[in-house]
Amino acid sequence: MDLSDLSPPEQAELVARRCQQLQPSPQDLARRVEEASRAGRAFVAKFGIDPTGAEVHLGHAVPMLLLSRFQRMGHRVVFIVGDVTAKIGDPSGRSEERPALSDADIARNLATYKEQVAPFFDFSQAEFRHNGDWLRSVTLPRLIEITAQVPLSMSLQRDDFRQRLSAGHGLSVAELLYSVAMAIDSVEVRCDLEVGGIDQYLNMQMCRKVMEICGLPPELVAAVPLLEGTDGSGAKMSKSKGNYVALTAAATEVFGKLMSVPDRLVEPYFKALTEWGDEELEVTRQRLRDGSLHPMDLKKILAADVTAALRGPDAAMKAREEFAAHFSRRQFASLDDLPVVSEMSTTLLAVVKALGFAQSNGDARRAAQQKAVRIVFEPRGAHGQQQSIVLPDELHEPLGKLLSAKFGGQEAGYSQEGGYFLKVGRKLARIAVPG
RNA sequence: GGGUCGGUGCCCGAGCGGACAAAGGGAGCAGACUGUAAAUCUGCCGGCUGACGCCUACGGGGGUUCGAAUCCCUCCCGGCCCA
Repeated sequence: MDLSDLSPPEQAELVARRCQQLQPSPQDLARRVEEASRAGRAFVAKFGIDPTGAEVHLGHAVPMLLLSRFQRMGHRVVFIVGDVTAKIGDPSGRSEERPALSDADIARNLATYKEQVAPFFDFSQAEFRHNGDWLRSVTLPRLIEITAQVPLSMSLQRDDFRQRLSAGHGLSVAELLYSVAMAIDSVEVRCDLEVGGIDQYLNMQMCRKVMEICGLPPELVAAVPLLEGTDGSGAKMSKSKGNYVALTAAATEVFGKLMSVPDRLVEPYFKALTEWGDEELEVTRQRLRDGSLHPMDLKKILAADVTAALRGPDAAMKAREEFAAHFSRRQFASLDDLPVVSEMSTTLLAVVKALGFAQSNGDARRAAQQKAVRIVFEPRGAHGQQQSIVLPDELHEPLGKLLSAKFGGQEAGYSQEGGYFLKVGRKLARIAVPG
């Protein structure tokens, strides 16, 4: 969506709506945009990311989306990969020092980054830079010159640092320099505005300070809210919690994970990850209230929207269909990646254990007692399916015998047209019947 | 070093000679409901056994007793207090 025809105040408002903090104020943003255009220079928006992990996820995409809006407003955007800052490791919110990354790690992570973020971001019109390009040549005298004017209290006031010190955990000088290094990036690119997660807020304050020290107008800070993880635990999306959606994830996974998000996160996700504006969201809220829109349907729109952004519309449509097949129509035939069983002569008990669907015999028996063990038959072509609950006693029957008993009657009864599935709770396997 | 309190099933935590595979809660699993959401209700939740029942378990080892998670001895490990 082209946003270049928006006036500076309109731009500022659009940006402010997506931010948790827009510092100093939206008015300042509008003014600064105007000044830049009056002076005939580009307005520079910056976003930095350290290649500390191999995978980039949707949480990282939030600031990038905002950055892409700046791009579409016609500004110059600079995407900075922190190959040098990654060596320190961002101490924000950390309770301990991090293990240092090797050059090889950084190089490997770096290699994949551009590719991963490409769907969310148009590099053909953006600058993609490595901060090592200039940080490697910063001299010690220069660093001293800058840091001499940075009050230590600025760092020591930070809660995360204070807690580490009082808890007796390590805090290195390098970590204190992290934000300074990042600030030098801002100086280098003559940053007008920096986009980042709210967790970067304090680091970005340092950027402002150092820019001032260097005789530049301090950058504006646009801090976006952190995206909550898909698990609804309240924690932010992160690799370590496993509640994330990788930007490289398969379409079905992206779709599925978004569908599993708690309802209350749907609106924040729309705000963070899509181009939906306040008007659309307001209408949606209204329709949810009066019941004309089902929350699940809204979530499907979200999932499709995001999947399409990452994997393209075709893949998104396919993912939507697969989701519907699996969970809504409960049609199993189209599912890939199911474990397959073909041992017709082993007992169902053994099969269930071998699949890992039960830990022990008792576990399997319990599941059967709770009507969790079922054999499902789907006639070819037709919709709908027949389910037969396997009783505890029947666990000792061979699988083949059960199939014919339940679905065929006659000897080769189970080889009729269609597919058989074994379901234990939510776990599912395909039964490959002999031709 | 002295004193003291404690170590129980995935986690928290009761039990303090038999009725203990061990209360209760959490997590987990399943069923109902359903939208791979949330909430709710119900059941399960050491292993083996189609059922009787058996085995393994309350920090380790030893003992007392018909019988111990519960009592005694000893060792190991943690908390707190004193030096």
